[in-house]
Amino acid sequence: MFKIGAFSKLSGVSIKTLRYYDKRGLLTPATIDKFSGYRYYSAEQLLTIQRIISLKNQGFTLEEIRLLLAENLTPVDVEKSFTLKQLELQHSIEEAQRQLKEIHSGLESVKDLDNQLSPFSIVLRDVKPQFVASIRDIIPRTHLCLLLDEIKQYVRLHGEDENRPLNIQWHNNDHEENSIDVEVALPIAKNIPSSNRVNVHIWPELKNVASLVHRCDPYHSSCPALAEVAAWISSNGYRPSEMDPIREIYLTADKDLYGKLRMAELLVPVEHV
Amino acid sequence: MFKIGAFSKLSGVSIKTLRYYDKRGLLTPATIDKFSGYRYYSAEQLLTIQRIISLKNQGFTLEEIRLLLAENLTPVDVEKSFTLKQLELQHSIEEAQRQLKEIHSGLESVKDLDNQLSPFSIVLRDVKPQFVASIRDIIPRTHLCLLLDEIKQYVRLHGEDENRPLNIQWHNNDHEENSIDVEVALPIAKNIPSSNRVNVHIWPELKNVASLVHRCDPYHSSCPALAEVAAWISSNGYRPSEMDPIREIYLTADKDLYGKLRMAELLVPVEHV
DNA sequence: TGGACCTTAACGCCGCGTCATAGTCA
DNA sequence: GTGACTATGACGCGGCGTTAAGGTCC
Repeated sequence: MFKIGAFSKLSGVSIKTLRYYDKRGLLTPATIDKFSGYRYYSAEQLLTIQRIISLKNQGFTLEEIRLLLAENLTPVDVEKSFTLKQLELQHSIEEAQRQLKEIHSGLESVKDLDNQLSPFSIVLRDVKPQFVASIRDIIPRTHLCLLLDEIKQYVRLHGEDENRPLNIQWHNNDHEENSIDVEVALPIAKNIPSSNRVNVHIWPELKNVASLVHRCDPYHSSCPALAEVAAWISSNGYRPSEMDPIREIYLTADKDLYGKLRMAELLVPVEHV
Repeated sequence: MFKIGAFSKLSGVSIKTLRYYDKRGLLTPATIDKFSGYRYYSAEQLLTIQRIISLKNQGFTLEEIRLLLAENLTPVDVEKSFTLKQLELQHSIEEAQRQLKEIHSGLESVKDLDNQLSPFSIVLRDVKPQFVASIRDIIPRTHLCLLLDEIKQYVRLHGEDENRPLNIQWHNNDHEENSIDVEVALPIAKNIPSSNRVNVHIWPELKNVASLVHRCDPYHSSCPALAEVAAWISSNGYRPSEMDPIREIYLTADKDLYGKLRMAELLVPVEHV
């Protein structure tokens, strides 16, 4: 029988850890002195502690190990746990590799920063479903402002706040040159009627959307943000989703929009390569 | 300006997290109402929160992010942090891959278990340096027991506990057939004199030793443990170290050793392939 | 006025390391 | 009796989630 210090040296496990394992029910000493409370471990328990260390090295948590040490466990159960843990480890490796990709492209950006580019931060996120009033139309690009005014007016007339974030979705269907297939939408709090122009409905949830918050003029045709996002998407192992349209959200509401830079979020749905 | 709920929806970050970031000094709201304590965030702060999310996705901790958001930071500093984090991530990937290897070989063992093999647990560990009295000699294998008795007697005569774990080191130098180059050692607590046979000295620390606790007869020439350890070593991407000898530690001290199975630890120093 | 929002504060998770204080063994 | 060992207990770490108890806004 070994006192905790000797057992600690033999096993290479710290005293504090041994006491913790006792508390957690992983390795109860063979005997405990009733008077002094001293823990005494048997030589056989070195088998158990080695088993515990081994399972820990295989990535199991203490609770999982506790269950794996139970006696009424069939080899099939153990095999299941191992296979499960294997999958878990593979996922965590993939996750770390994803982080590595992002670090890499981030490192490139930092180097570009020396060359006076702005510090964009692009993240992958989900967008919750939302209740919106929207108008979709194919119009000349220059008429976009009219569409925005139209939806704002409609929402205002039905007693809703017109100053909520304005959403624009760019559908890329085939259409005439210099025209755009665009849907402008405003989130609304309560149900209001649709009209033949305005569709009041729920925008579905978007999963895996590359997002870039930046300053942008909603009436200006092109913005460097899109190119930045495109570069990020490909260098992080994604590609733009063919299914879902690109969305822009204008977060600051000014009376006089035209020609002013506004805080905007550019959303590009993506999928894995 | 957005209240915390609106800012949470826009950014996709939970309210609780935003409050936590405030507390940690990562993102202090643009204004805080003095009376109500309500937090109000500006649209520009969406840039910051996106930056935070991005850095989090790159694997930085909140404290690291806090430092990275400081204003007096040069791009060179940022580049350094990124490179450092890159290395960190690579290490964590390697660690997970090591776990995966161990899981894999563990899975094989579990399957063998169905075929009635015993459940060995092999771990990689370090062995602390220790003060020992030892005898090294080249002897016929059958004379090992004499050597053991000799060292025990010597230690006992010098007032030390002879029942401490007995160590045997198997040197694999060239020597006569059926002979072994072996060093038997007993740990001692205080300095005792050496003799022409007995060497009292410090056994150096061993790093990266494959360890298997098992039952074994010290006088029996071969034990399946060695084969098990050898298999584990190669399937986990190591190889036996040429430099350091194999060591066995006998943990249980019986009066009558011969022919009895004893708790033993087999130590095989390894190095990376 | 009600209900949807907001506030702070406390505890839980994991796997121990690190004190602090006090009892036990050789 | 002295010094090496052992015991219990509390707090800390990171990154929040989860109640709980209570103010604020429209």
